[in-house]
Amino acid sequence: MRISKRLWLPGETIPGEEALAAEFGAARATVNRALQELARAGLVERKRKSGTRVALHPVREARFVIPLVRAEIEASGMAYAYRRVSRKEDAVPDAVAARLEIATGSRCLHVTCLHSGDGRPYQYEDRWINLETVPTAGAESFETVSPNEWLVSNAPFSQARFSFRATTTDRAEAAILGLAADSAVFVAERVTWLSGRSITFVRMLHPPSHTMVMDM
Amino acid sequence: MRISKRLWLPGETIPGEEALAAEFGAARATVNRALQELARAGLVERKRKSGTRVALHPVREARFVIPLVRAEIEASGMAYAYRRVSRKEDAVPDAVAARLEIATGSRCLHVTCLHSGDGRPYQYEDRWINLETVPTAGAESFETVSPNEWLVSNAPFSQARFSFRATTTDRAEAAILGLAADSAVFVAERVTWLSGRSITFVRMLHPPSHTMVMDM
DNA sequence: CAGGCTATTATGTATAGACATAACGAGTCA
DNA sequence: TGACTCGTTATGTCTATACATAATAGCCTG
Repeated sequence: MRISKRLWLPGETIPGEEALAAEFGAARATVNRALQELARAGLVERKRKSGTRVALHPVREARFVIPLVRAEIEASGMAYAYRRVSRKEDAVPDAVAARLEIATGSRCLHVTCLHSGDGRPYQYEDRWINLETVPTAGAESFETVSPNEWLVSNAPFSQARFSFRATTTDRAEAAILGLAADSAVFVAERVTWLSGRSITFVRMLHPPSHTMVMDM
Repeated sequence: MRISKRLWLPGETIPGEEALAAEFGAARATVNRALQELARAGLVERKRKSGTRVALHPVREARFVIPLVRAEIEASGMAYAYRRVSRKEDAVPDAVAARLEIATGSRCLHVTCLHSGDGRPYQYEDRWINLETVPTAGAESFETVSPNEWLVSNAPFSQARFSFRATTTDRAEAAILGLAADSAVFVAERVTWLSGRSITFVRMLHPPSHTMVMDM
């Protein structure tokens, strides 16, 4: 429970559960749980029969929570403001259809909006909602409740794919975010699924001052 | 093990471990493990005495592994190439000293290098290594082995802080990455620690074509 | 009735024993 | 020699039981 970062060398096989249990005067099940925790944390690798060995390349994993924009803004002490920019039922363009894995031109709801902190644009949200999976979204105006919040309460998901990158704004997006055209923006995209059916695709733009932080 | 996304409503309290154990004909310990897994996945919240309830806002967590640049490039089928740009023992500037939480002007090793895939710049690495924590790094030239790889094998860490953002390149960085000045770049920064002592601070720049993907 | 103490209750964690499963290694047979 | 089989071994997972701990509910007293 508190070894393995001192004496054992990477790649080295450590004693079996039975031996460790005897050494610590604990039950094998307890040692098992402890070792499994170390395995989850990436410190050791376990294989049946071969035994447990200290990981060569500690493949550490970080966890990060799905952000709720409003909470993110309020957590940093700013006053949250929300403004819907547009809302329109529309046929999806090819690029979005590909992400949602639906036919081009399927019935979708397209909502764009702006989240601000202390009056300054914080995130521009450009979202497509698959009305075949979430038909009730069609009745929402999203004038005061952001799609982000509505969806976390109304459309649970089982899988998600995030992607992050840097890009330059086009003129329209720059105007909404209050930036000069061709500014560098941080783009986060997310597609969510519920048991194989796509729910929503969202593209979130942040001004260059924005930093996403993760601890582990 | 396969309930809770159908019948139980968010916020609702579900039967206790004892009852579930009886229902499934399993031991309480087994039900406990299952419920703890659900709690880790964020689907339910548990509190002593109060019982287990379905989470209001399923605070899902994504895991992402610490990337090894070489593996990342090779995994996408490209040929990996490494080039050291500079190496110099130097006093740390204020901004870096703050990140590493050491005194300004402490003895550090500053290494910059470029990772390429199929001949195209993939990541520019600008790294400071704390020689007080990792003195053996001072003997490394990093001409053929990247600091990234050397450190994962030689300096395990217990904590890390990542940050990601978009910015525009300065002239020197743009030149190394083969971009026009003022291009938008994706910046990932990372500080790692071992039991309260900072190990290294690295700033990684990616050209705008780069996308970081995470699944959950 | 308020404040504090205690009993109850559900989860947290441990033990010991049993069987399942995967993987390696040795021995067997064509 | 090579492929196959089978036994050994270490981990994976479960059962059953016991005790620890935290939090609530209710009682008891001043």
